Order: sequence, then structure tokens, then C-alpha cells
Amino acid sequence: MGLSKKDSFDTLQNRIADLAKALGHPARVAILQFLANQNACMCGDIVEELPLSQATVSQHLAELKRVGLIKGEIDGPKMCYCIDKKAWNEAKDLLSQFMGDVKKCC
Amino acid sequence: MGLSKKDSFDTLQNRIADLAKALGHPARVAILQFLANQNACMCGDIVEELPLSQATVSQHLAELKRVGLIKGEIDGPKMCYCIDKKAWNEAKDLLSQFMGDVKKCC
DNA sequence: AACTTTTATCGTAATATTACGATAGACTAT
DNA sequence: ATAGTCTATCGTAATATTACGATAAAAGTT
Repeated sequence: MGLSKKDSFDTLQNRIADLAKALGHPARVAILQFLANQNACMCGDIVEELPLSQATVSQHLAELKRVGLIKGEIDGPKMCYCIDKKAWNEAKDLLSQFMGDVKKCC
Repeated sequence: MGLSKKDSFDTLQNRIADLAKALGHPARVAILQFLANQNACMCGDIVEELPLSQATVSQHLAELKRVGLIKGEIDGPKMCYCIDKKAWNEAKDLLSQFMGDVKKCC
């Protein structure tokens, strides 16, 4: 079918998967790189940086907002997007812990 | 439409996204946790560990194989799956570097 | 050879994602 | 008030993902 079985997995597994899914598109990786390499929030011109339409970029931004990695605040006519430090660090910790626990294997 | 624009992004962005996408499902996170917490490869009984059908688990394993995070080798009647250390470390480095470059912001 | 076990693949259906044009909503500036 | 700018949302279409039963393929066992 396609009926989601996500409830059968635990909260941590779901959170890791959800964060990873948000990173699972090159446009969103590019957006985050852009925001992360800036010393300030990004106001207005994200669309110009990407080879995608305004509607599509807005959709990707909404997905990043959904998982909490970025937050947007209104600045007069424009919108300013910033990395959400708290969620970003949570994501970094979760992922690095997850990737870190490999024991020696074959 | 839905026509992929992935070619418009660079190789690194695509690789990060592709790895993240592979981690973007709780079943695959669970499989990797399972393999990573073992001191040996996992032969045979992965399906029993998951609340999914054999066909679905096989599909998730194929996805993990596709990105290179695991490798499978035939052991008589069974199949042994192992974390691919090389790809795993590459993934860990890529992700931690990606998550690491945040400058101070708002 | 016939049977069992294990895993991959095929076929199929439901749902989700990706993408864009068009439109609406919010704000500034004239 | 009107016009311009920026962003979100709606509508829609194409494609991808998720899930499973059924079947095939490969290996060991009797």
C-alpha cells in the first residue's frame, strides 16, 4: 500500500529520520549552506541564489521551517531567514551520535 | 511539474542530500543502528527486528546499498549485511563538516 | 530430485515529494 | 489611494517513495 508505519519506530529514530529527510534535497542543502556561511540572517534574496522558482524555494523553506532548522522573521517588506541554532545543534548532536556509534565490524 | 533539477546543484550538495535521504526513514535508521551496534555483520534475521514485511525490508536494504552505506555478502543460504566502513566514514565526515560550518548568526 | 530456507524482484496501490504558474496578502513608497 | 516588491499559498501535474503479496532465484538439506 503505502500506509505509513512510522508509529512503529521510536521517537529518536523518527526524529533522526525526519531531520535527515529535510537534508535530503540538494536545494535544501544549498539553502542551509548559504545561511550557515553568513554572519547574519538572510533577508530577501534567497531565491536569486537558487535555480528554482520562487514558489519552489518557498516550499523548501517551509520544509526546513517545519523540522525547525531555520526560522523566519518579518523585516518590513522582506522576510529574514536564519538558522535556528538550538535545533541545528540538536540535529548535529543527534546525527553525530548516530553516525558515531559504529563498532568495529567486518 | 516534478522534473528533477538536481543537475543544477554541485556534486557535494547532491552527495550530502543523497546520503541524508537514505537516512530519511525510521526503518533505515533502525537498520543502521542495528548493524552499527553489532560487532559483526548481521546474517539473516534483520526482517524479524522490524515491523515490516520481508519485501519492504529488502527494499530499504537496497536503498542503503545504493548509497553505499552497507554492503551485503552471501553466506551460504543467508545474506550478511554489514556497515561499509569507508562509506560510513565518508558520510560522517560530510555530514559533520556540513553541520559544523555554522557561523554565529542572529 | 524434491523440499526448505532465505532474499530479491515484480506488480500494484496509496501517498508524498518536487516543481511551477497564478494568485493572494502584507508591506513600502510614491 | 495606487503602484511596486516580496513571500506564501492554491491548483495542478509529474515523479518518487513506501508498502505488501506473490513469485522467482539461489543455496543448503534430505
